[in-house]
Amino acid sequence: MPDRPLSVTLREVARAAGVSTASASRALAHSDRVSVELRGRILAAAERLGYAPNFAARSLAARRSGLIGVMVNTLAEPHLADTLTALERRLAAAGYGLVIVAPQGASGPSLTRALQQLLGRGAEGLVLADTAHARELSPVLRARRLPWIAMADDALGGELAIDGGRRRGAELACRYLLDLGHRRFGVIACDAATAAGVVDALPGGVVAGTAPVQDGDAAQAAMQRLLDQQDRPTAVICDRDLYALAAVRACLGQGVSVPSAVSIIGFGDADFARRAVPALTTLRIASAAVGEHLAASLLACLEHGTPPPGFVTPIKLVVRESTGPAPR
Amino acid sequence: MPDRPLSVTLREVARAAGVSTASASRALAHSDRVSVELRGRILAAAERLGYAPNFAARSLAARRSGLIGVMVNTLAEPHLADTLTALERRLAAAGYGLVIVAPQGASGPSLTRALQQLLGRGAEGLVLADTAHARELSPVLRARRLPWIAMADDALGGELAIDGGRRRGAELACRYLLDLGHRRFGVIACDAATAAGVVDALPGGVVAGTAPVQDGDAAQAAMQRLLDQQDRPTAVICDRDLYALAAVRACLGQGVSVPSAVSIIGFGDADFARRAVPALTTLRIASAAVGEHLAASLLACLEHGTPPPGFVTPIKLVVRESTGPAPR
DNA sequence: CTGAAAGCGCTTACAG
DNA sequence: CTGAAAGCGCTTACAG
Repeated sequence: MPDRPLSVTLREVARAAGVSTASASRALAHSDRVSVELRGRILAAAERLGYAPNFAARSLAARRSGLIGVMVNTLAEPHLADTLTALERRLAAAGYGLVIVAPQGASGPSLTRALQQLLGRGAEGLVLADTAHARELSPVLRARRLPWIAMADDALGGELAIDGGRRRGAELACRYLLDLGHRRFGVIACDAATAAGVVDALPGGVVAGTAPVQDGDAAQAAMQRLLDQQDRPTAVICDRDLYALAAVRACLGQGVSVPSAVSIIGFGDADFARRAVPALTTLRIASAAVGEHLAASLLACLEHGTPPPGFVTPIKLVVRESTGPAPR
Repeated sequence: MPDRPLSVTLREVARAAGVSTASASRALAHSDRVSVELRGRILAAAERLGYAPNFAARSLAARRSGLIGVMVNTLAEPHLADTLTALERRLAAAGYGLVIVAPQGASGPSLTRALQQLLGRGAEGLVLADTAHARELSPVLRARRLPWIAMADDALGGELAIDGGRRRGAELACRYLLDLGHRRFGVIACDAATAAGVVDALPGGVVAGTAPVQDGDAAQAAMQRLLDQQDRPTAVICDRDLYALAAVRACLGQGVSVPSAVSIIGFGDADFARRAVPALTTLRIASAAVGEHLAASLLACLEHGTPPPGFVTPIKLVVRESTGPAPR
């Protein structure tokens, strides 16, 4: 380890410019509260010395961290990457950084530790990507008066919430398929709530079967079961493109053609959706727009304390090759 | 804003336990440098008051942040999510947090600002996911004596580096295809260097064409061109599963069957690879293992100052339906 | 083993 | 507009 400090401090900049650290600090933060002349000298000195502020010191003194906390279940969730990239960029432009934690499971010590990390780092706002986390933490967050947004379909009792678009997506998909003449539907979804959301969007009595499913294998098996039913569905709605792909594979494996015998629709417009054979009809979400909205909402809360205007996840149906008219 | 502080400080814990803040601090950090009796009182008080340490203050006083910086080009890179999730978990268990930045582009003000963020937050070690970033920053990182790892194929002049496995993957793929009798190869890769790596793994004169490609559309077009050649390849190696899928689609669109006329091999074993029709033969990387290795390496450097033992990315060939014997 | 004290690098009332 | 000073919440030599 070298003896001299690796980084230049404000004090050194101030000395080089022949001013107090107070002025140096002001020149850097509020350029208008210092004369142009001083400011010039200070900025030049900072530049020349390669000054980089120490955020920990700044946090401590200013009582704000400039950090937004993000809690995810896993970063591997489809679309999360795009959303977070957009969030990070928008926040960085406003001078905020991102701390990300990924607790294992929706409760227990790992969750607690993750929250401690975020709180201990002084996060000024939180983004909760996982509904279960949001549900678990909402009381303590409320008590702390910390602005937070859950990326979830339901509003979790009035907090900022961003709707994932699944419900509206379900409506779009159902309307489209009904128009094509389909009357027997299957639903393959991650959880029962989502499946129920789809069922709600359908006229009574038209559902052939629903299957909550956790991975591609389960989705494929679920499709298999749907095909074995006597009153087999002619259209299957999946809440992930991966499940739709698995469903297609199950059909083709049985010699059931897609879309002439069964129409299949996915969710998300993942990168592979348009390149699959048949290319997947799916619901596309503007993930980057979601990230930007998250950022804008949080910033609005932090700066004016006002909750942001409502946001409706941009979503649209992309019709490709995996859907068609109902067989007669 | 409520007047009373939202969070409990060490001083309050110390007072509640009837000890000095020095002892309280020691009880929390080095449990062995304080008597069992005091420790009991202090821990109980901390628990009772719901004490959560202020990391900014801790950073400042201890001159270490407990933070590892991660710089990515985009979080949407395949496998990065799994790698980072594993990295985060392993690091969290060791008491370290993660700061992530995503500068736009490989140089310029955005890169500078991103680095400032990481440095300013006191990152004790860095993970650079993007080769271009690593190349650009390596001099300044070296000067700062900051431990860092690049997730790149080349070692960038001796720093810690983790090989992405592409080169070894290329060898595995080539050997397999050569054994199947293929003699004319196509290569569809993100950049010329990767393509060259594949070509190196092939005996001279067996390459029909290579195409550097940036997205799925380009991959599909590249496959198209390969098919139009008079001496069309019988095997195509792609450096992403998405490109392989696009290549398959191009073939099927021309009535060229896969794998009987053309074998296609991907890279990464993305979630969709096994569900595509035909299911993709591909090279699988253990992304979580990579994340764990990154964490272990950095921790080793931080704790003992010793560079970690070499690491070879676990990679293996997964044979599925998109490859077969060369047509005669 | 324990505590009083100094100090980490900043920001921000408070005077002038 | 500018500066001297206090203080943010911790950790860590330094004495005892």
